Amino acid sequence: MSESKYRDWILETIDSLRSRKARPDLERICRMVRRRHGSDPDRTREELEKLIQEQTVLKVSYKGSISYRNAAKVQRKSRKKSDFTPGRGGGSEAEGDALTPGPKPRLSPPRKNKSEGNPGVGGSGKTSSDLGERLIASVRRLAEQNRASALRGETRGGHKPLGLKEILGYLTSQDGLSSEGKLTRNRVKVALEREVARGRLRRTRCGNITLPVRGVEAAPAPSKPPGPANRLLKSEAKEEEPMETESEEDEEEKGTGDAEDGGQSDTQTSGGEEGSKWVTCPAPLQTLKFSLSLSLYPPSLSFYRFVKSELGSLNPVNWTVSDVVSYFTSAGFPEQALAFRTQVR
DNA sequence: ACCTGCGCACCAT
DNA sequence: ATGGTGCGCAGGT
Repeated sequence: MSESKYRDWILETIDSLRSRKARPDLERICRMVRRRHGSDPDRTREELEKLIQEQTVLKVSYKGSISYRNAAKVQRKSRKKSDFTPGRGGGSEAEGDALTPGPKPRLSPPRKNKSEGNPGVGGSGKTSSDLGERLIASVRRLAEQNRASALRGETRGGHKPLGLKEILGYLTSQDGLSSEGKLTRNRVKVALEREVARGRLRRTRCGNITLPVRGVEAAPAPSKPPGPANRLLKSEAKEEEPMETESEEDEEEKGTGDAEDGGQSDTQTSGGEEGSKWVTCPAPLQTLKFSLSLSLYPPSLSFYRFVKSELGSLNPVNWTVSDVVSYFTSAGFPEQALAFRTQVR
């Protein structure tokens, strides 16, 4: 109970700081919550941490410092602020990508991680291969966190598009300062590409990053990063698009740390999916386009733009309905995915 | 001292 | 080009 109270206070505070054009950082949030509600900063910090875990609040690295975002208002691309919902239950799904990380996640990884405690010196450099390793570790961690939050059933469909942005943010906030060899978007991007090419990481059709499917790491070579279009037949679609459908990836560190959410875990798959069997029915471009107009029930400009831009580089002619559904879902448009599936059926 | 508003340079898309 | 972000500073309490 007190929890929701804190959630409101913190969210309110973040919004307030934002509208004031002040960075919503830990210090300001704690101060404002204390001034307005008399809460102890430590308690506020604690509650904020919980909010981050459940992705109600996003911890991000922006322009070199940590900021906290109201997840309900973050827009991945150019989501217009479709009305905001006074209460939470309300309509807008608002959710999308998230960055969850934190210098010190509650989880206690079997591995050591950077001594985030004192980065100041540290010294020398990190080799590029090291970055690759960290990249993989980050993806694993983020995937884990995403699943954990999905279990909570926060929002029906808590998915997690893991993209360069999320990974970069995670890395940055993790080692924070690291000397000047600072992690630049480009640097990470390059390392990411390299790992994808090596098969140590995997890129989904829509550009999200996931761990490679178990046992396939040394992918023959068929998986080429750039052209996801064709080559997608239901026959070999079995392991396509794991999204948050989970069921593989980590195995060792699963129950190790984080006692928190060991609890109930009814449907891990989260609403968006169901036992989708790869339908044989192809979803040609025409169908796709036609469906778009119907899929936009809440007329969503962002979705329209998204599809329009994607259509330019993709060729969904051979996609199955499931492909499209997975694609939309993982891209952050679960509703449209559902609508699409319903119609095409 | 602390809070609020905001112009404008930044940055990602 | 567009739109979110927040530094730095002015002004209010």
